[in-house]
Amino acid sequence: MKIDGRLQRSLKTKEKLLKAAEKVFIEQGYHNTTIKEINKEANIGHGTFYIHFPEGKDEILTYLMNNVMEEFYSVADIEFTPNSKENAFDVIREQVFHFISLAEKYKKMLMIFYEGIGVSSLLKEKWEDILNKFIDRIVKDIRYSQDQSLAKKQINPEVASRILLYSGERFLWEIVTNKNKLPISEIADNLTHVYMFGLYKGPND
Amino acid sequence: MKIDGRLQRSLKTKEKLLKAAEKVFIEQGYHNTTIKEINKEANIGHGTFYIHFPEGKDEILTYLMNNVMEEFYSVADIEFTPNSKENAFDVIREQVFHFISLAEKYKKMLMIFYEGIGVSSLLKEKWEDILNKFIDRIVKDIRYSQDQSLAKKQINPEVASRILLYSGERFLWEIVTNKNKLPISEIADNLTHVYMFGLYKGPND
Amino acid sequence: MKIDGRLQRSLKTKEKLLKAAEKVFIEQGYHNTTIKEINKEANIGHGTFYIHFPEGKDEILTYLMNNVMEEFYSVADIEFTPNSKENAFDVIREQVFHFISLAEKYKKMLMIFYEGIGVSSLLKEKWEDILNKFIDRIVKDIRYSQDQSLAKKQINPEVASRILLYSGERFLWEIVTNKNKLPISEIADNLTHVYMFGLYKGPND
Amino acid sequence: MKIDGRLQRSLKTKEKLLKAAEKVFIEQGYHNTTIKEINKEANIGHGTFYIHFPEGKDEILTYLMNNVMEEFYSVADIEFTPNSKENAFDVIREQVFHFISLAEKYKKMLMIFYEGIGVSSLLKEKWEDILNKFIDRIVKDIRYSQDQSLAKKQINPEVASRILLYSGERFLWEIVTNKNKLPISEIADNLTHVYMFGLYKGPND
DNA sequence: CATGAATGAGAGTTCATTCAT
DNA sequence: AATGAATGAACTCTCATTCAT
Repeated sequence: MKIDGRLQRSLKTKEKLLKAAEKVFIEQGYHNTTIKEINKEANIGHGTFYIHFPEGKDEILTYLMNNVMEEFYSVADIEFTPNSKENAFDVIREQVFHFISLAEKYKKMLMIFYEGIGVSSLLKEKWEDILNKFIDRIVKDIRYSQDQSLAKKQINPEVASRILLYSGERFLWEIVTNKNKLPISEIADNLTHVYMFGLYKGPND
Repeated sequence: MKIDGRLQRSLKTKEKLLKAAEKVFIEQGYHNTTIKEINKEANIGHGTFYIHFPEGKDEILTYLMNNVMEEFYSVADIEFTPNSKENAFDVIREQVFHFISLAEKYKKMLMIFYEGIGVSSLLKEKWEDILNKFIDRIVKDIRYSQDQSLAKKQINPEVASRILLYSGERFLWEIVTNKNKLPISEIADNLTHVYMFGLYKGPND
Repeated sequence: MKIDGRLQRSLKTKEKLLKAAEKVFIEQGYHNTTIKEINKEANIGHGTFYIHFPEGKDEILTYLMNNVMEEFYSVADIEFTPNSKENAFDVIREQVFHFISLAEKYKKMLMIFYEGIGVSSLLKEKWEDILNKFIDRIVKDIRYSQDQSLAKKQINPEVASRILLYSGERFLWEIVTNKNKLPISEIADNLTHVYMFGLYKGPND
Repeated sequence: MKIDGRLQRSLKTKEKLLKAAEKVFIEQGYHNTTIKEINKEANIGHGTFYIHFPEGKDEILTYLMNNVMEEFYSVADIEFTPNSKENAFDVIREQVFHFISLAEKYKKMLMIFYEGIGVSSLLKEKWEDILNKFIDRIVKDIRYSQDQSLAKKQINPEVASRILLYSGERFLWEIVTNKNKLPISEIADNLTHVYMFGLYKGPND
């Protein structure tokens, strides 16, 4: 009981800090956010912060990122065993769309992330983990399609996977930073098409 | 005479500052570089910096970027009037290769740029100018190829151009930040191929 | 029973704290030792420390000093009733040697003490108690020798005692702080000789 | 002219800081003195301190010590070429008296020094420099007297010199810390006597 | 008696920037 | 034009200490 009371108080404080941090980060951006400000927003003593997040600013930010991360991971985990080009197109298009859509859903947090990635190695790593997860997935998918003789064998899957992912990622950042003017579904369609069939006409196009 | 002497001294000082800044930026990275340190390296009084670069750190950095920028612009300026798919492939492949190669050539400065882009709106703009220049170019190229019936008309050039450019850009950053392990020419080949003809087999592949 | 159990737990905790404190003090020195660190080392809650040592750092240190103190006191307690100069020399020489040797024996704790004496009035007092005990003893000894007409009556015992003790003390600190390069027994011999017979020759030397 | 104006302002600020520091040190003691407080006392911006004393508290204290040091050094520099025991006594007695008297003269600053010596290696060194200077001097003096057959050859000058100096030093600290109750001139007389001729009677005493 | 979460004072630093010379 | 002394805002981080459980 005793322990539970304390633990609960502690968790509540941590929660308050996370909530405050989220607010401050979104309002001020990654760089202008200070621990001082978070504490003030949380109405909490200066030292308390370091009890919960001894590593400082980046640590609390990664906590905030966990939700977002989860969803990215679940997208990367989707199975892929196409039996035809049409089927492959649908699945890939869906994946791409889903991926890019997360930009809209988590715009605010991703904006912070974007700002912090250039600075914090912790954040950099976290994001690279996501990207690598996707690359692994896509490489596997390409190999599968190559085995099924759906995809060209002369293409290096390591490169091809990155073409899809890196394009997607960049579109995602464009959306996050409010630079994008193109409809998301058009991006997804075109990206999937070019990735799969190319921009130039074949003999039958 | 007197005025000329002053002018010359002024130019010399500016030159010293630029040289010092380059050294400090490369040694310390964008974020750890301070005006204090630049002044120290340049052996110049604290106040002098602000005479030449009243906007501070970012301003001097953009000066340093000018050379690099020039070369990117000159790559983007290359003409493109293909009369066949083979010809188009060669030209595009060459462009892509050239673009990515700049990563190696200007690695150090680009590293600073990369770090700063997330923070400095000045740098962000500069980089976006480059990207937009490329996008304009590529969009034009696509339209030309579509007019020539070399490229598929149902593809949105605004999207397609970005697929090529954004992939290329991301590969560029991978190289700059020493993350890339793939041979540059293989990247160029595969990227050009997928962009033009797609990953999946057509009826004749 | 219940009360006894509590008492025992309390004693055990105190013991743990003392052990931890000793370790931390010796490892970190007086100034860098923090209550936080002691608690961590003792695996004990933050508040517990203050139950046992409400005065803080210095209080626990004086506890740690008790053993050392005891031995100093026992040296100071040795009887002195010489009947000849030769006899006096042997006894004094032995005392001096013993005193200085404690430097080696309790080097680590004395080092802490030395660091703390300038700051903590508690420690200062403790050390002065030791010194005063010695001075009292030596003054008595001198008076005895003066009564026996072994020592010169024109010498002020209060000063003379301090010459012996203060020299010895300083040699002790030299040893504790690893500054001393002279053999201990040579120090004892010379100190005793000069103290008793002086550096300059008499008519018969 | 221009430079002179600036230099003068700078020197004035430094002077203000030193004056303020002296006041704060004496009022608060070594440990309770903070840079913040010195700045406040000097009515000077926070950053200014670090322009003049980048190493912090200890650096400014050593500046304050320089006057005191000078005088100690000049005492240690006095020549010593006695031709008789009487002459030697007078000179040594004078030295000892002078040395101990400095305790009274610079009581306040020495008090700070005393507190800081246990902590700051900078101060420790400074003080040891003084002591070593004295030891070197006294060792030379003893050797000279041994050569003149005034002093006993079996005594190790390294030890004997320390007996005199360490006793003197400890008396000095006693005075500085207001522990001493004995008249200074009596201390000097007795210390010189015991050091030279010993406490115990010779055949002719 | 023991705990450990919370506190908040406050020390030290660093820097961009100003401005009199 | 160049200087560099002075500024002071701000931030991080640590610790001893309290007190509800």
